[in-house]
Amino acid sequence: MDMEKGPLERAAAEEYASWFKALADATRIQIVSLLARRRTPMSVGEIVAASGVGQSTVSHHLKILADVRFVLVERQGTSSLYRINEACVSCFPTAADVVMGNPVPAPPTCE
Amino acid sequence: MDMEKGPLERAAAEEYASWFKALADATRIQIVSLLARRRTPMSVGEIVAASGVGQSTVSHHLKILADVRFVLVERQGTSSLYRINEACVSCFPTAADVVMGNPVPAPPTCE
DNA sequence: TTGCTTCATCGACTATCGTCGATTATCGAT
DNA sequence: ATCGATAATCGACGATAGTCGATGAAGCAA
Repeated sequence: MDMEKGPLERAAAEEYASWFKALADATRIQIVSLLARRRTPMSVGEIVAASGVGQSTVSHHLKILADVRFVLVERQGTSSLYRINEACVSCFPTAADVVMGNPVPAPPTCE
Repeated sequence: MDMEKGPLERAAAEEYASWFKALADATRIQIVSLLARRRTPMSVGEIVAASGVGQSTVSHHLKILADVRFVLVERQGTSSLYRINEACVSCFPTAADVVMGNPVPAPPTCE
């Protein structure tokens, strides 16, 4: 394998970036930390009430977080219950992973 | 202290986000990993040659990384030598930090 | 069925971001 | 002082992303 020349392959760099992009927004950070505080799943309405942004905006961010498997959804009746994905939290790449050229964790791509 | 109601304070969320934003771009990931591979400082010209994007673009990204203290600069003659900041790499927040509401590391704000 | 509630999706607007080419500033050497 | 090399800054462009209001879709109850 050619790992001597140049930087990371572009593809690997993009995959890494897609991880960090998921947490590169203040609203998403709030949503994630909110879901973590309440250990129990939350409906979209609850998240909207607690986060102070519009319902469509929350839905949008939840979709982004769900695409990366950072949160998990479970439809219950007329409402969607979201909870954070502990497994995804622990496999989230660190800066050291990037710097050491470790293989990129899988979840973001397995959408 | 009020840590029961609502999500993270907006300010803390923004500081967290500013960390992740720094690595939320494939080109910056490449630059960082490139600087880490070569243990020795690199000039902008070398980084340009290895990263395949324009000189002004590289300079722009280096500035972003330097603002967050992720890389350190040292002017030497007519060229600027960049190297990664190991200290900043190790204090880079993890997803677990966000989820557990840990205090945001300092460097990004100390610009 | 008709309503009501909850959420996802759509369309539009704005702001931010990444990229480039060109210009400017700084340093060294002649 | 002038020239050449290196890198930072500027201005502009296109693309992406965050937000909102409005609309649409799915479920439940009457």
